[in-house]
Amino acid sequence: MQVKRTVRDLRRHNRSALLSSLFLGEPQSRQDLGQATGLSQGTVSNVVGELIEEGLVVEAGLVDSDGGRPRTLLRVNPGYTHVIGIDVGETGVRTELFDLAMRPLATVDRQLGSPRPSPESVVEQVLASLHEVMRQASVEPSAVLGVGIGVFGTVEQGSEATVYAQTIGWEAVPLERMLRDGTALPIYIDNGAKTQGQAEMWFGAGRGVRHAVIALVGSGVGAAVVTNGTTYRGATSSAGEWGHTSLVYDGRPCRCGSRGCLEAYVGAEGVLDRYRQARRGRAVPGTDEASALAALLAAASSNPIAARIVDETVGYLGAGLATLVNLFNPELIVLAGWAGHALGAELLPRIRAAAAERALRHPFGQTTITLGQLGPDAVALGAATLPVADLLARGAATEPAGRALRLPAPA
Amino acid sequence: MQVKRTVRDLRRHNRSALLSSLFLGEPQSRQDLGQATGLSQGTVSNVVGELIEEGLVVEAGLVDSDGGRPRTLLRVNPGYTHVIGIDVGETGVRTELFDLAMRPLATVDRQLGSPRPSPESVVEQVLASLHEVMRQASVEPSAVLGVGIGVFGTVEQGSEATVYAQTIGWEAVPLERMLRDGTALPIYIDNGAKTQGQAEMWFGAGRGVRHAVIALVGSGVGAAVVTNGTTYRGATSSAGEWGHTSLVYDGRPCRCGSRGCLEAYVGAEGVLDRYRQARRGRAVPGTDEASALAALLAAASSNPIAARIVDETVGYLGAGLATLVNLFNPELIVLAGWAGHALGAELLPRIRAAAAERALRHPFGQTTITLGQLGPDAVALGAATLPVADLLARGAATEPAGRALRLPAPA
DNA sequence: CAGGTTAATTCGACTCTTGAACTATGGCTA
DNA sequence: TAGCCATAGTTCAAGAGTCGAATTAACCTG
Repeated sequence: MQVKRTVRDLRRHNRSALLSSLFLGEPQSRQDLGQATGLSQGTVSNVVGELIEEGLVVEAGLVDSDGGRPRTLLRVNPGYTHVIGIDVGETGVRTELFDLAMRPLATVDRQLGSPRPSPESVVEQVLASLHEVMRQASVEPSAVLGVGIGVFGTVEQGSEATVYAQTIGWEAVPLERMLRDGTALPIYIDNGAKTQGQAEMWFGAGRGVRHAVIALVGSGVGAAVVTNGTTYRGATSSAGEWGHTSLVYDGRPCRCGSRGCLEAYVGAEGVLDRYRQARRGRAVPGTDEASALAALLAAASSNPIAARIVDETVGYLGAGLATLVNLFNPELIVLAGWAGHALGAELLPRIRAAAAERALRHPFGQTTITLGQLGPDAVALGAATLPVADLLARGAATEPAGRALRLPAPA
Repeated sequence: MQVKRTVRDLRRHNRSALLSSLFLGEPQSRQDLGQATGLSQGTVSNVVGELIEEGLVVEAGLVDSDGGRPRTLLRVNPGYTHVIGIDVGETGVRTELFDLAMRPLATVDRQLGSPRPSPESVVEQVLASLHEVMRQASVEPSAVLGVGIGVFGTVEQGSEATVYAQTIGWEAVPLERMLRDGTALPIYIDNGAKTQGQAEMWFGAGRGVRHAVIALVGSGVGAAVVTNGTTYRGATSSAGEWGHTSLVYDGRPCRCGSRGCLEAYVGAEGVLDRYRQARRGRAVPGTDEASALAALLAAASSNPIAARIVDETVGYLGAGLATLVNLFNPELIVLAGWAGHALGAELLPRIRAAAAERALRHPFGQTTITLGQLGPDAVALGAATLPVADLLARGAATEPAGRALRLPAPA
């Protein structure tokens, strides 16, 4: 339990505040920074000087102020270091390398052979992609701050991250340890839904919001809960498993083994399955889930069966969102994920109405429900924010984790 | 946004750490405190000296250490100040006055005439109880740190707490302002479920746990979510409305206006209502809800209808708990509230099993489900912790909230 | 009573923020 | 073009706080 605080923590904290303001906001002058953080001008100058010295921050143009010395704008140095974000899905691995301005410099996509990939195959693909992406962008490992990985399943954050994915048979896979054997880069692993949520919070619909839930609807259903600006993890960081909350007691069986889960009703697979049943088993048009869902939505205007399925889906999804409103009381719910976008594009007003019917009036009134802005490829981007978030939280402390060693001068 | 930190915050924080350790733990020596907080002995001595000087902390006996100077134990001075906790229920107001060791010194119960009490009547009863309880215990207002109030409905914490209770027609009642007109004591208002949860966390089943959910089942159903040791509030502090999550899509109507809410199935009223329906309208034995519920549970061993109702209740409650497990991933779920105790006394193992069936395996394995230890009268106790929690968080800063004013010395 | 052991206090060294004085850099005006 | 004003950024002494080592306090044992 880290409770004590010493003068050094002060500095770290204030560095962190300044750096975060610069990273997450527009370029700012030292004055602005003082305003934003409450620090005195002197301190801002002092700390900023340090940060510039270290190369983390650079000056970025002047802006003249009517009749006085122009203010110099500051921003984070995009080239100071790089980060790599990896999206490990059940079918493939996407790896992207970013500079510190989070501009992508290189991308690598790799397939995983089997639909139930083994940990070893994932590790192999991840390590290979790592090298490839650095080669593509001509970035040395020493110029990489760290690697963030968003992975399916739940990730337990202990001394080393461990992955559980009940549905594909991963039980306590020590992914972090396995990767560390193959690379010296710092590794951060988190659940893919959480990293995608992180991306929406930093760069998408959630900018500037402190309490939000990113509701992800794809083939399955998940959520990322953000409270007070940070991802809610719970005791062992598996919090936010929205997809498997009971929505219809004793309803449709779910792949998790339970019945009546939200996912079985509003996940794309569940929706299409219900459609299929309503058509008495006749196949649903479309070659893959995405096109099938699009076809269903298109058919709803003319075909009463499709219309009923869509209506029901709206109701179920609204009820699921109402649960989020009641339990988490967010300012903002972001509907994302590919199926979420497909459904929300046309139906968002109706989904909102359905949620309003079932949520408590007061908290619902405080909540905005909106569509995500980033698309599903944001998993890698969000994963890449993990090392950055750590950098910001540490205030980019120069000294390593341990204590600086000072030898006495020789006599 | 309070971001900057100055040397003073340091001191406040460390005072807070020491004081909290003393308040929440056993009496400790200065050495122990150093260990617990990580502070150096010198600093501990220094701060403790200050706290003793101010009368907040007293020495409490010696404990000899084989062959050395005995350690002096320290504890919070129970008589330093007092706190008042008030439970405002829909039928009555219970007021208790505690010393700083949280021993009750006086209690006052008052009825509210109507089942839909007006804000004015509540204010009147609260103010009257305040005076009476202080008179009973012969405690001056100046010796009272503050008043904590746990109230039905949801409480929005703005600059002044506002109460919303849809079911009894309270819409944005400015309870704090109304009370401030009648007393100069500092007032803290929170939802009753949250204060009861706070009591379980500090003095009951939740001691030492950082991530817990206190699930309250009475006539209605609510929850208090604790993460990282503090109550989860969400954006406008109405988070944790567990009772109105959809459990049975399009199920029984609920008094909140929606359908299929958990409360309509496992709240005492809902359970008895289901029992009544199963008996085709024949009245349920028992004079009030509590005895009726007890009768139902007793009948379950012989009467198949009662048995079915109980079975179903176990299933519904299990599903509700599973939702908590999946979404919040707590270490501990505390089942409390009078109906929760009644149900849990016999049925806890079966409730656990029902939750296990519906929760995700991994997070469920990390969660303990247990019964509350405090009983429903803990609302007032929990409310009384509100001013104490504030005191601890502020590190019992002597200076008032604002900035200490320093006048220049006269010339 | 001397020596050992553990607890608590004292004090110099170091770090950090503040606030005020000071310097830098530009526009404006006579 | 020189002087004045306005705004941005830097420097530095004062104040506050923690650490660590040395010192003092309190007790036990032989």
